[in-house]
Amino acid sequence: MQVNKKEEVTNKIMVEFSKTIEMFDLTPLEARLFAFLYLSEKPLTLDDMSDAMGKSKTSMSTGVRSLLELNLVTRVWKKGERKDLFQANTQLFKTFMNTYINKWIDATKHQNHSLVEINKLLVEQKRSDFTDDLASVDNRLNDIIDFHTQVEALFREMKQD
Amino acid sequence: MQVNKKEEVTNKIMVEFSKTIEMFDLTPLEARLFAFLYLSEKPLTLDDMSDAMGKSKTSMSTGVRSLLELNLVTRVWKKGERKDLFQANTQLFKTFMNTYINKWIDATKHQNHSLVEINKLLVEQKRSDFTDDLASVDNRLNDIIDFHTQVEALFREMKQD
DNA sequence: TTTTTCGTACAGTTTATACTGTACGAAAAA
DNA sequence: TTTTTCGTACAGTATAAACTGTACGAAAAA
Repeated sequence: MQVNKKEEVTNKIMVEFSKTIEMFDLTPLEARLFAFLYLSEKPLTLDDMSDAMGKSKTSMSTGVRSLLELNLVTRVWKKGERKDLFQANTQLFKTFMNTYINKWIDATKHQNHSLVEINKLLVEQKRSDFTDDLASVDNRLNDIIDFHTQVEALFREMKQD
Repeated sequence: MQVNKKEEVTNKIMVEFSKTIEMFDLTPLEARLFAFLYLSEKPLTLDDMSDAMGKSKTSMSTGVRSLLELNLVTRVWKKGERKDLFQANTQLFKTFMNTYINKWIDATKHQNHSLVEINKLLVEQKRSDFTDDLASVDNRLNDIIDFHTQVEALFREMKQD
């Protein structure tokens, strides 16, 4: 009866915690998996996870791999244990936020670069083509570039704190 | 030939701009639709959009409705025009960021509330149940609550600037 | 060595999401 | 009034994502 209480409460926490994790662009499975690993303090095997979450071992394998790539989970070695063991990173704020902020910075920087390239072509085009249409598109494009610059700057600020 | 050039360049911008917009949790259709509306400075009808984007009018209708709810698009009235006209909000940074940040604050606040409720139950449970299991879950839960509080605080800070 | 057990590649299936076309009420036009 | 045209509800279809089960190479156990 005690164990059931623990499972029950763990489940409730998982449901809520997963919702937040999904906002960091993890899939539902990845989110639940991380929440579960985080709440189980001990390192777990793929079979442990599969049993506890009622999903296939294949799903656990792919899910854990994603979490490893995001540095949210670590593979752990234990003497005499043949199966792979995985453990959730405990520094929630630092790891989730770092990954997330970097993702934004990378993306906006990259998109901005592409937009600046397009702008070069557009400016070139305007020289030989005396239509007002192109000028209006160019105005909008510059605003879009500004927008990207501002977003990137904002996320860079967040990194400081 | 000039019009084609404009379309060509508009298309390129749309592709890049859409990627960024999708990061604000808009669907691909919503993102492309907004980008298109933004680049066309004139208010457009559902039929205009449908033709230009090669998607059904129904899609345009639902897409525009989402954008309206997010305050990214405004319905515009024009004398003698029977069809509904829609126009993109031009204050990109302000509108996108406001909506996004508020979404995070709302979500984290709400989830934190749920977690605190669970914690109350858990503390109560610990009183009658002298297992160490529950204590360990409680520790984790408190860390998760801290995490939510920190995320909420960070997004609140962003709001200032 | 052979046998067992691990993790995962891959193909197929289920489930969710995006999208379309028809139909219909509301309102303008005839 | 009747007719046309608007926007959208709704049901059905296509496309994408999540998930499963079998199969197999690698490595430990026998």
